[in-house]
Amino acid sequence: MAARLKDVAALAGVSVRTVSNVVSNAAAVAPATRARVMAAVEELGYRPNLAARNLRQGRTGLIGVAVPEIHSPYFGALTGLLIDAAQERGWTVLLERTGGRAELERRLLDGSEGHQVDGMIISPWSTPPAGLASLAGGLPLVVLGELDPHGSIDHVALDNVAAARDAARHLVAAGRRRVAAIGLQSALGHGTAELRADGFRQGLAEAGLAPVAEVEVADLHREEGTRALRELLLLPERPDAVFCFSDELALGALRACGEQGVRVPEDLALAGFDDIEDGRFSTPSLTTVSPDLAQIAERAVQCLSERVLGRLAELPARRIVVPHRLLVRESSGA
Amino acid sequence: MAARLKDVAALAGVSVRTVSNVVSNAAAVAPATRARVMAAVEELGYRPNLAARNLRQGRTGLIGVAVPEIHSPYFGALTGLLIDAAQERGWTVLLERTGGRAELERRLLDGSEGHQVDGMIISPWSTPPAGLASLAGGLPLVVLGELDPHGSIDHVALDNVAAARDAARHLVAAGRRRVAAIGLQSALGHGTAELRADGFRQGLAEAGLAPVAEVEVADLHREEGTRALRELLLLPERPDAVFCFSDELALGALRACGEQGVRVPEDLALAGFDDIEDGRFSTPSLTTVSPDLAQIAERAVQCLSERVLGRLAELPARRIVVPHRLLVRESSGA
DNA sequence: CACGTTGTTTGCAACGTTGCAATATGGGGG
DNA sequence: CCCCCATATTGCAACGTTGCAAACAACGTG
Repeated sequence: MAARLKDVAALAGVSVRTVSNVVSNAAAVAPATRARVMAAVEELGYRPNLAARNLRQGRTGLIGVAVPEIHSPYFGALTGLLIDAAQERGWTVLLERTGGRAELERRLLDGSEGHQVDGMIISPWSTPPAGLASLAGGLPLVVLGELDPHGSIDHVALDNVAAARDAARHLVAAGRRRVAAIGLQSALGHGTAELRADGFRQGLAEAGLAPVAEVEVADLHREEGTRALRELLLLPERPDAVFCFSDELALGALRACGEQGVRVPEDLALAGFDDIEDGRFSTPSLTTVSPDLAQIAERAVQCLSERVLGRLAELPARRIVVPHRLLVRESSGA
Repeated sequence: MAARLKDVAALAGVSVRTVSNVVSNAAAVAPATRARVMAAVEELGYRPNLAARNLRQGRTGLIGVAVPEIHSPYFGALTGLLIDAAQERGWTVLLERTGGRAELERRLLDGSEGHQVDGMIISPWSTPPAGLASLAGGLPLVVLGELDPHGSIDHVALDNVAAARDAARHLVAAGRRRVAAIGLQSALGHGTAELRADGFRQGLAEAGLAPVAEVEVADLHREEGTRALRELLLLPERPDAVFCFSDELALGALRACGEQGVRVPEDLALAGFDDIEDGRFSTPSLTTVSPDLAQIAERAVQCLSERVLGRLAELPARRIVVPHRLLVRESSGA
């Protein structure tokens, strides 16, 4: 059915090996021969069989990208950029959704689940960074989203502590004194939420303040933001500012404010984290910490690419910090 | 490095072929032998080499899903569900973003771009349905999102005409008389927008009304919604209701209303299309047409699966219509 | 004119798996 | 007790490609 090297070779009157040299640019081929082969390729509509190529070369050209979910604005944007960055380097991305389940994260890494990939970019949720390296067992791996100070794997992330501190400083500078946070996840016992909480407290402490409340959440989606804000409004002393660890939480909180007649930013200042598109179009628009997602994607793919191609084989783990910016918009009373 | 059938066979003291039979359940194997082989598999951590398997079987186990973009709420949700549905049937999804570019859609279909896949689910943007079949050239294909009445390919979609008619009827029933639409795309000359415009006009015509305005857009995102609504507010006779062909357009429009002091739904009723999550949490929450995305994904994968496995080979193209519901929420003055 | 050199082209084997067909094993019926 | 059949296991070849090393041609040099 589909044309093979053999068919092209027969038509062009050369050996199979020469056709292979032409299509994969492996060795020097005389211009006249090349032209003849290309014509035959064109005529037969030849496409290399990747399964065979992969089998022979021991590489699949696929890299796995494992994220907790792809339908959320944040991960949707991130995976889109990862796909772009990978394509630019000739890789194809195989997207895996972990749903935050530790079991699935494990199975993806140890290879018992999913297709064969040459390497993996993972945004872990349930698995502590320390455990990832051993699980991967030789599979090149790049971890996104949290910085493990002592890890032995490549990491790409922003400085969560500094970013949260910036947000807290901003709320204080805007004259707020009763500041709360939404988004802690002590059940996980590690990871991004911890870091943001630390930074948040530091930012307040610099002004001699302490959080008036810190609300735990089950996930970072809107529902939880709505629920958490309602909870905050029941406090004897209502906060006048809330820092949410994600924009989705903040948008959920904004919804709760609307329901309860709390004016934003007059009665309550809101800040989020992630700079998702919805936050630019909400009313009021959302103050947020904006990570440089494009750079995260770019660096992650580059780093993984080098590992897979074996160049970095012996180098120690890299810890790549990408910049972030605080975008002050209407929700914090610009 | 990685264990192969040969290694497992040596350890278990059986032939390579028997190990293959065990791991792929191809033929009957005596319980005792099976146990011995499984033990060896376990000990060596054997994983089948998919490249080899694919080469031998001529199938990759991959299905391509090509959508214009994955970071938008609508396509993000859809692709997530497609991945689920595929996984359930043992397929792995390879996600491709076309960006709505006809050239890329073409290259994906004719196989010159991307990895090898056994079949493809495509949500076309620039390529008219009629052209898809010839491009695919034998590659099993399922088209999402628009119904081509005369096509020769499998389609899965909702009834766009009926859905838009429902929305228009609802606005009229809510007492609105000056109804406009946002979201036409006459540049494409075909497709979803046309169908929704038809249904919209039908719904108004039933009440003896005609659209007071129909605004063209370049895409279905928020910016365009904002721009389009500003445009509508400049009309001598302002509309009292607007039907947007996507929720993102509607949310952009909502933002414009906030900026201009237009109260929703008091001054202006808004309805959208897609039922994205943001619309549930906006203030006011968004009235919308909710397609049964889970069913779209389920049916699409099922249909493609049958084509790939050759069962439907000779059957004519199927046209699958999935149900939708109109969700009336705050933005249309429930 | 013989010889080394460079540049092109080729044949063979192997990557790890499974389809096919043939061979071993065990059990029941004649 | 022998033969046949069903069940279990095996060997061989092939899927389409590329690494390797050898063969070949053309050319300039001593």
